[in-house]
Amino acid sequence: MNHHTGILRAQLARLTGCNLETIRYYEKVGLLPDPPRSANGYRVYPPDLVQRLQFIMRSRDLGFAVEEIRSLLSLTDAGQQTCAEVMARTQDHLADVRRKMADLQRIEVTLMASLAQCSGDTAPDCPILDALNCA
Amino acid sequence: MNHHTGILRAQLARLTGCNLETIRYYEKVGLLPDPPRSANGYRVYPPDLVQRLQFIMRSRDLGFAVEEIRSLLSLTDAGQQTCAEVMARTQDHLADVRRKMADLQRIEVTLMASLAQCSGDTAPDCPILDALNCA
DNA sequence: ATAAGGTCTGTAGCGACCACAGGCTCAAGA
DNA sequence: TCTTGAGCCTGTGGTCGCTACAGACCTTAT
Repeated sequence: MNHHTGILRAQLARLTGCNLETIRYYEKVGLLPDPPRSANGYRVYPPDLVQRLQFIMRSRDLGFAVEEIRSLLSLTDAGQQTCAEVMARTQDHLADVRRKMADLQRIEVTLMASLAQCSGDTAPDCPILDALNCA
Repeated sequence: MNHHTGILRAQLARLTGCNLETIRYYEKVGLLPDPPRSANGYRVYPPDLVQRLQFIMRSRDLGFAVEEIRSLLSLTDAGQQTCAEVMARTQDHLADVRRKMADLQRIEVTLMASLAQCSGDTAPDCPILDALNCA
């Protein structure tokens, strides 16, 4: 129905790669506005909402949290956004990503060190467990 | 109370750096057994449970999930563990850590590329938002 | 006697979804 | 025309790994 005004939810999901229920979730938390409804109550998504969800999905792929995405969206919605604001949020997020990478790298080093000590045979005595027990 | 048999929960928390409530959570999900109780119903942790929680905390620091920790513990509990089994689980976990690092690195590169394009001034037109909109 | 602090229990909240139950509506086939 | 199956609606509950709180109980010190 109403093909001229937009698409239904399942089509939107297919088009964007977003899970069907997640669309409803984004609506609930306010990333997506309540879409118009057709006569039978079905959600009908016009092209600008398709694009908005694509924006959300790309931000999500870059690891932005919902609150961060919300603030990016508010900058675009305002139309008055400055490049400096967006840059600041992106830099914050980049710093966060780097913190997580550093944490993982520390873990990686420790795991590799444990594995290096390990005989890997059927001995009942394992240096990894020893390390966890006695570190 | 019962100083000769063990310590109370708050002391265990202080000793291990584990949150007070998290101890109860580990008990609920079975990483820690139900500890003995003193006459008034307080949990009393003997030294072996202190050590078990320290094992859990160190595994957690290394990013092992609760299920993974459970399986490591079961290997130590069995007493029949082989080094090879522990090694296999550790390698699985290491692979997982590396996958996450690769994801983050991909994100880092993209964010840096976006930032490089950014003027950072007060212009209303931002290449980062453009990229999110049109990628 | 009372006040302060520790412990107990059950339960609800976080973030970011995902999935299901139970009830509509709709289009197409027999 | 009737039925069947698919798609849509809503509300709610589950996930993971905690964390926090309410309200009751117990212990210790003043």
